[in-house]
Amino acid sequence: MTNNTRTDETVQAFLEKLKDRGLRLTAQRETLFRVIAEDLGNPTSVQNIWDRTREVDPSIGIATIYRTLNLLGEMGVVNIIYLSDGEFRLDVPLQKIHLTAFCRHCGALFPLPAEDEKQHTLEKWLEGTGLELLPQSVAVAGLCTECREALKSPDALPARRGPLGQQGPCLRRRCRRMGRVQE
Amino acid sequence: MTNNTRTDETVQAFLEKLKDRGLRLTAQRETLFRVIAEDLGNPTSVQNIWDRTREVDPSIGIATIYRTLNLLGEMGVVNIIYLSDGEFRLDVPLQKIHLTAFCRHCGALFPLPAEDEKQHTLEKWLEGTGLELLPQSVAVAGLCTECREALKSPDALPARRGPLGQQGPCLRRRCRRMGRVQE
DNA sequence: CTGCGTGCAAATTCTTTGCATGCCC
DNA sequence: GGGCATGCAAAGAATTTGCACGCAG
Repeated sequence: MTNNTRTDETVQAFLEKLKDRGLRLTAQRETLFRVIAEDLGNPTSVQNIWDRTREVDPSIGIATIYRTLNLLGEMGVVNIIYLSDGEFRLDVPLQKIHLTAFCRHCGALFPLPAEDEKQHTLEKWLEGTGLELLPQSVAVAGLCTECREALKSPDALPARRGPLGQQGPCLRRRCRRMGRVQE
Repeated sequence: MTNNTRTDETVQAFLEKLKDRGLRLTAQRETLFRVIAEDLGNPTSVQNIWDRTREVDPSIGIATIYRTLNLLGEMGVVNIIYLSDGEFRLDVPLQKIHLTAFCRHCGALFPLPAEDEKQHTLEKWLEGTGLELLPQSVAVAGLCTECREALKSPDALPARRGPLGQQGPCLRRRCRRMGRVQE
């Protein structure tokens, strides 16, 4: 699982972008990005990523995880889609829209096919605004068949992973000092 | 601005749902929900909501804001769309999709018209999955004309409110103990 | 060499919770 | 009255940052 072509390409692309921006290629960055690249598109969390990273390099600190994740985001190398309960999904923008449906009750993911067509539709929707569609991941919530069944009673309890309760890794704020090219 | 019909209706609907679930109608809950209802769809934050709430009732505690916001989410009365930098947008699900476009660079919002048609499109997209589309707000990122201009140089700095750096109010976790009807 | 990036730990910020009290039903 | 909801303050989580050091360029 550590070495399929797709993963390598993704890691390569990342390293390249680092170089382009005059940033340093460190072992930690490569390790972390490989871990991420191996599990693109699946629900994950900062903890989970950190854990898997430490299996390769036990010395890596959590601060580096946050810093690098922030860096990746700032560089536009990954997109984040928040699921809920502190989990999120990372995607590499392929210059395309990545649309995913998920069940708001059980959290199951349903990747949707034919992304190209959907991209065009979205572009059309944006036409009036002057916006140019960016590569990104869009998540659409639904209720899957099973959960619909389970929720038949009008007053069924809300989902364990409720409509609210979404939370992201909070990769943000004012740390944007690091990793800047010439101002 | 405190008393338009639309707002009142929204507040009413909320109070009703509270009653339906056997929860109590308190002054704080009404105040808070009115504040929210008055500013639906605009970028906001927990702080901002708390501030505006205290203008009406200075004694209200921030814990109540969090508790009530969580409650609203659990009850499905509001949807949250995370923007970035700790801001989010609250929407009342109108049994419809609420689609908004925003500029990832400057954060400007572009509401999209003709929601009905878009809802149908999304429903069609979900067809294979067995999912039933839920009322929700979906945000699509783009680059507005001006920012596109400003970013012409290939190595322009990333947005102040970067692609990452999204963070929500984190209304979540295990407080889901409160406000339950009969188990 | 130079200084960027790292690990570590402390600091911050954000959110939730325990408890005593007040108020809705 | 009885118990849910609140305010307050303290606890807990999650994330960021200061600092000294090591390594990439």
